[in-house]
Amino acid sequence: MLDVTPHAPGKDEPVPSSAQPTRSPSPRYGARPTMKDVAARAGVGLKTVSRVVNGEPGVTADTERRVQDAITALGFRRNDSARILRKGRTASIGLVLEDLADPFYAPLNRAVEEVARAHGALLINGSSAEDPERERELALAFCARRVDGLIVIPAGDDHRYLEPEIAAGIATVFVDRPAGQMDADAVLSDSFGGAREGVAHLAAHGHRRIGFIGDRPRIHTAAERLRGYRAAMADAGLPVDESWVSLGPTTPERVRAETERMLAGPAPVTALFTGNNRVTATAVRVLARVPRRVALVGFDDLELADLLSPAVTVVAQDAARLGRTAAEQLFRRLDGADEPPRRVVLPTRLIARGSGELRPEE
Amino acid sequence: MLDVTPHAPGKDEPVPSSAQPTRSPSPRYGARPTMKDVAARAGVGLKTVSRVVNGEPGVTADTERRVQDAITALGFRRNDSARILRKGRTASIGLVLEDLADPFYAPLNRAVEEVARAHGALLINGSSAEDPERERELALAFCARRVDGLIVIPAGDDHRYLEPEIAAGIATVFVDRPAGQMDADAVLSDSFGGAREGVAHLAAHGHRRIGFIGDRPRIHTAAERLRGYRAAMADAGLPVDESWVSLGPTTPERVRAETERMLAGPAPVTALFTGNNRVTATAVRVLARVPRRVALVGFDDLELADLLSPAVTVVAQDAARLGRTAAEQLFRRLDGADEPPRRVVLPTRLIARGSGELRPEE
DNA sequence: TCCGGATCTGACAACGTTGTCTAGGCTCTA
DNA sequence: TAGAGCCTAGACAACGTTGTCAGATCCGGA
Repeated sequence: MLDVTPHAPGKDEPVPSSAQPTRSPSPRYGARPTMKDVAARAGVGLKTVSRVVNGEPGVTADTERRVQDAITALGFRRNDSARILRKGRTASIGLVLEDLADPFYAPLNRAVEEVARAHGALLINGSSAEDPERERELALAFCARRVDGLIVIPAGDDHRYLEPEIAAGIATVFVDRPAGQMDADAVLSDSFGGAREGVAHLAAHGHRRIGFIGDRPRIHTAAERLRGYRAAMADAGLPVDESWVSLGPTTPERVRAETERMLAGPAPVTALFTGNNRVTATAVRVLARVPRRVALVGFDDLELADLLSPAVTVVAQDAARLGRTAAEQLFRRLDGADEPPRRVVLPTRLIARGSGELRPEE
Repeated sequence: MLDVTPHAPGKDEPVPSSAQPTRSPSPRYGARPTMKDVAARAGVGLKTVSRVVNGEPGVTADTERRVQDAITALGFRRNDSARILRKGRTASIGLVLEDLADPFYAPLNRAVEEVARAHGALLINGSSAEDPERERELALAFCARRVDGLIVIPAGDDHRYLEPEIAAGIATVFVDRPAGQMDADAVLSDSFGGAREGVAHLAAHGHRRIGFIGDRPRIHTAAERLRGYRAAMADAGLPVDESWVSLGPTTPERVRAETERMLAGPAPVTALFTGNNRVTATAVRVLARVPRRVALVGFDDLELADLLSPAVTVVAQDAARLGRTAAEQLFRRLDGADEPPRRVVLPTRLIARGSGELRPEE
């Protein structure tokens, strides 16, 4: 491990001639130059290099140029780990989400990134895969890296493990679902109201037997949406047969089976309310193969939903706004806002496209 | 800035009673306990705490318990910045992608994350938004954090700025597109072959005037796909009218306008090959409003593409495999593999669903 | 009783950076 | 010409951790 790898560090400086004779001071492979090396090469003090690197004032143009030359010649890049250790602040925030690949969370992720960028912070993120233990691991790993703040889409329902971290100064905002067993900032969509509106929409079109397929009841949004369903049914004076309600994992297999079950029997449901984008996608697939026309309203919008036939009526959340709001709240905290924990609830929007306006066939 | 915030650090240890009387040793807000503090409280040496924290051997059960108690009592968490500084390795990799929110890159992102996790590494990622300058900023920011390795989806076409970093030991793998102006590991999809196959499919169904709408020619995949289009046309003995070819930004506005342009006039195209998922989505929207039946094959699969009518025929890439392959290659490098740069090209798969099998209407 | 060796423990330096403090040279004014 | 004041520059300590090394303790066997 002491490979000699010259590799001329020719850089972008469009300086005229004097192509320095590549007398690389034998930078061992993997051993990066430090400010000390730069200082030695430029014939200046360590601190002067620091000043140049950070654009601090108090360096003459001539000295600065010497330092810059040494920097490019050596291929120096400041070691942010050391900087972070020294300064205490990391200029980075962590985002724990459920699944990086879930199309619903992607715009949220991106929105958080944009806000972070605007504040000069780097984003570190990771997927909990709906596993509380993994959520915890990730969040604590971020804390060990001393992120300045944390945005969490909860997978678990007990977040007291974060209390020491929060007490130690790591600002934390929960998004999409509230924190479990503790009081903290949270930015949510109106799951209850949205589901209620969606189900009411179906009831208004004459449906009396409406099915509900959602995520596991442990998940706050799933429970809230079910509550919205029940409220809408009650509002419409409709009884709920418990065989019309199904909560559980959102795997295609389960959703498919449950959908088919609800459509079978002597008194099948004539309409379906699906609790999130994954459920809706599977339900659409099942319904496409069923001769009967079954009405459908789904929570969360889908790409291309407008192009299906019938086009899918949805209760849309603004995922990007969710992320933006949470990130802004986080940076407000980082800037010292000292208000009590806030809970923001963003409205949902019913987008009628056709599938929710089908009338029951009897 | 010396707020007193007691906040008992009660932890998860399910110890029987003795709810410690919350005598938090007044941890100043924002000032985290260090190993020194833990050592002082446990009455042991600094290094012993380090041993316990890292599970190193050579500590008696009794001493270990004392240290553990102090750790939970103080809410200590190891500062990874300091650890990284000391150890040199960060156990993290960086991923520069085009857009966190693009559904095509989401599975790639997730696959990289899973591989990183399997290797005990953390993933830091960010969106370049197709801006070469931003790609550079991000990649160098990751380097400053001393990631062990870097996976880049190139936005720019000159990556020599990474040479000093690579020389300094940061393993780098490019994915989806090759590096510009330098030789490096790359994992790609067979854009040329895929486009050729897709266009040949259209030609085989009797189309002679086939349009091509793709991304900006600066982007390697866009250029390759266009090359595939031309090859397929030549193979089929079909002339190409340059008005059937359009490369540029993939904004809905431009794609809409170009699609409409190609469908107008005396000799409109009867089939369309779209160069990526965003273009396809917009084209589908436009075609849905056109009375004439226009055949369509798109590069990249779309969620719900199978449910449209006609269902959309696509040339699918395996984005997850792209990510997995790249990440595995990266870790192979990190484990010391010293082969010359490798370029891996993954096959694409034509999925015929209907829209590509429409015959030309005349 | 004493010694060799194994086991446990802690003092100390180092990682690369930044904040503080002081020295030296210069200019400007009285 | 002396003194005050400014500007540039560098020495040094500190951030929190880990690797090295050496000291302390305890065991069994001679």
